[in-house]
Amino acid sequence: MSRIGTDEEGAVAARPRRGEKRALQRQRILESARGVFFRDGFMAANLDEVAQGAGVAKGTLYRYFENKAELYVAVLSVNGDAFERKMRETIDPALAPAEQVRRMSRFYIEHWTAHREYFQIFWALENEPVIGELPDAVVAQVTTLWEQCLELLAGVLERGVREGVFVAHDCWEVANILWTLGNGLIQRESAQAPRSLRRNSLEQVFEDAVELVLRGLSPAPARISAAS
Amino acid sequence: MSRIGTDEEGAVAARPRRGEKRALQRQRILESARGVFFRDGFMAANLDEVAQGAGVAKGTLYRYFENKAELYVAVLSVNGDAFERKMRETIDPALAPAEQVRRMSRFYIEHWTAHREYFQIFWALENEPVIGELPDAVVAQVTTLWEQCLELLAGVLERGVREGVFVAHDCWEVANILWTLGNGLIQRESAQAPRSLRRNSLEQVFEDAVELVLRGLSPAPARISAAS
Amino acid sequence: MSRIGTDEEGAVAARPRRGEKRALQRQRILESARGVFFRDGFMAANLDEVAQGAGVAKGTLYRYFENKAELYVAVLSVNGDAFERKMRETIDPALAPAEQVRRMSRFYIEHWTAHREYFQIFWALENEPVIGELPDAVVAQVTTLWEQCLELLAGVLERGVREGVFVAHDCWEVANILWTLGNGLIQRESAQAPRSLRRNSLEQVFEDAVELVLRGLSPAPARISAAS
Amino acid sequence: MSRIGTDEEGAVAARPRRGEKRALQRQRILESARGVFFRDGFMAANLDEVAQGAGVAKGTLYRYFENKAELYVAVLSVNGDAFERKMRETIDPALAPAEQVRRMSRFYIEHWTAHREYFQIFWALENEPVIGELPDAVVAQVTTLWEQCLELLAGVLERGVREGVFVAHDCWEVANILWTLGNGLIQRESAQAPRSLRRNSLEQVFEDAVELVLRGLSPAPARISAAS
DNA sequence: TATGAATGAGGATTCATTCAT
DNA sequence: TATGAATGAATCCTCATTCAT
Repeated sequence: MSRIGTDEEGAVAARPRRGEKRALQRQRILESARGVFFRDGFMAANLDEVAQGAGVAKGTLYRYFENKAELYVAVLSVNGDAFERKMRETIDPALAPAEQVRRMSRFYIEHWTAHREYFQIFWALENEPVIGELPDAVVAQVTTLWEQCLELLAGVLERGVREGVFVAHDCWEVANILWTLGNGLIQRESAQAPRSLRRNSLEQVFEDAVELVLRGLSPAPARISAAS
Repeated sequence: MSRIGTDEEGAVAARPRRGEKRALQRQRILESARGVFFRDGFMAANLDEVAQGAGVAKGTLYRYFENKAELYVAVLSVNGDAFERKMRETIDPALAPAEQVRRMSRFYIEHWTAHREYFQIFWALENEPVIGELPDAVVAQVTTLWEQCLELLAGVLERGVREGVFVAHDCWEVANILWTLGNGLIQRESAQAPRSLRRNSLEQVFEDAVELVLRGLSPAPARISAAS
Repeated sequence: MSRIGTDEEGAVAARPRRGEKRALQRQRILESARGVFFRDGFMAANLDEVAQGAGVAKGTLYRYFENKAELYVAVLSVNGDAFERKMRETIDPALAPAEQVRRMSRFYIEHWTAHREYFQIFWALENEPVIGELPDAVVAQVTTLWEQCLELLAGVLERGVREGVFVAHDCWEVANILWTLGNGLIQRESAQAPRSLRRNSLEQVFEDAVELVLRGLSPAPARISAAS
Repeated sequence: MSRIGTDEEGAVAARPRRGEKRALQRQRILESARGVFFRDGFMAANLDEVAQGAGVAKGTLYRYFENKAELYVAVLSVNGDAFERKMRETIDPALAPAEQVRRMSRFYIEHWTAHREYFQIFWALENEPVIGELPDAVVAQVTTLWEQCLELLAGVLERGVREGVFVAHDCWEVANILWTLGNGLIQRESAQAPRSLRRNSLEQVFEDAVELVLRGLSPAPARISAAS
């Protein structure tokens, strides 16, 4: 504030503008909330703790988010868009469809490893009864994200069918099956289910599952399994 | 209970024994609790409502169960045990392993259709992040049920491998995959996810998914698909 | 409790029955609430204080009343019925209508003097915007009470008109006017309006007001004023 | 404000003076505040809404008024002063006292019809038990307004007594009675009391009430009623 | 044994007011 | 002077659990 003369482009980092500051604080709150929500669950999460963790007063939370549910939703929403974009980039048109599917599944796992908490968004719809009615906008958003991902996967499968490397199937349905599979495995991992239920590593199970399905899709799986 | 030495078979019809009366009430409480717990989740469930539904006073609950968590565990136990037993009965040793898998999956769907609420038990663990930490006893209970079911399925698969109708696999893992798949599909249906995400009927998708995996397991799936 | 043998009719006072105890506690809460509500107003009233004043825990309040508004309403409702009955008893058919009106007005004042707080019920409807929507049942109850009182007064006036001691008027309307007058004066007194606005005693003003109106109703008021 | 020495008369049209601008903003705030205060009452009124309605930031309110109470006082002052002034103008010295009273009552009704909200000021004191303690300054303000209006009415009545068209009375008291009557009727109308309690129109009741009282004041009312 | 009244800690939310920019 | 972000005290209400009867 005192070094007014330097307040030029170069000084942006030194003195953030109004909007930036607000965005930063919002970020701080979201981060704190993420930690608390993902540790304690929606219902048991305590906004006092969220505020404390973010270094703001309790009332401040309500300047950024209408209420607990909105905050939760905001936490879930972060990065949803980024995810879909990145997954799309994963698909290299030069690769064989089966390989594309493998890539997507690997990306899914890796992304989850790096951003575990964010994935709860995919289960938001399933958990709606617990969170309470989600705002329509959120339902729409999550649904859209999910659809986009399924569409992406279905597209790959369709290409495989067209090229004759997969036997004919309802590709949207198969995409759903694969997606459900991946989601289910990750959700279980995410929830830290007892180890006795997760004897193999997530990566291992996921890969095997994909191979199993790919083999089921293959016109002459015997050869594939011979190759592997 | 100790005082009445004559309280034997003969008196059953006329006046139920002490123990029976007590067992009956316990049953009533469990039934009421099941409805409430499965509708609202563990944390949001309200014992007032449970008591009312069972037609007893709130204090009475505590004569049958230590506390809320114990009651939840008991609910899960009852349903889980029954489920596992029935599923076990589903397996006709005379059938081919692939058919056994189909039977189990069909039973799973049917049972869910008839007793939707019961199934929340399978998601109790996955939902933990949302509903909050579950009591240890609950986790143990649910884990055991899962293990039993997985073991059952894995057993069938292993027999298939031994008999050469399935290619070699980590059967426990494959059981997990199948189970995850079924669970995930049902959970989504259960949560009334937007219809745009559920274009085909649950039964259809489930059956196709199982066939897909079976085909992946088959040494020469082409023939299977030819046969079907 | 120890003197069980004496627990007969005569001992009722010594050991109140279940219901009596409950009623007693309800009474205690209502009394405490009345004090707080009438001192601080509905909005500023603090339920903590009400609980403390009643010697019960905060949560206990909610076992007797749904919420703050219900409690307020209950406070207002007490004795409404008793009031109407007593006012009816005031009317001695042997008296002249003018005297009956005077008696009623005197009763109104006296009753208010003795049970000041209870009278807020007559203003509950006017204050609805502040209290928030009153339950329908309460609106109905207050309306009924008011109607009964007006009907009573209108009846007296009608008799006066029939007997020729009052000039013809819409008696219900005149009853309303008298009632509004009395209510307004008492409300102002009740609210402890600044003394500079209440130079004469309530009794004085009330009596003069009634005489003024009676004179207005009289076919030959000059004589009345001569008599007085 | 100090820098602009040329800020004189000449610049008025082109650019309002500093002071005018400030006065204008004050006005805007007062208007917004009036709406909110009169709709929700002092305690429930929300300064956020006031600021928004005035198109200023919340903090700005505090540059014009010390605090919520001061703002409320200011609102009451503005309206009260205007009302009292207009009512004073209503009194045409050439008219007979009875007619003056009728004019005032008519003005009262009309003014209420046109500016319903303004009138809450007259009930501020009576509502105190419900809305909670009012700041001293507010009480003083409202009291003064009442006194002025009563004084006005009492003056008219006194002239009537002096001129012999009204029988001797404590004129201040009679003014109070009339005022209470009018206020009470309007308050009930204002609060939308159930229609069963308001069978005749406000105007009708009000007029009849005034005539009733005037007849009561008249030395030989019989003649008046004969004339009407 | 059954009851249900009582408890009281706990948590979400509101809003007048302050103050750095 | 105007802003609006931040504050944090205040308060209503919930509900698992206890315990006297």
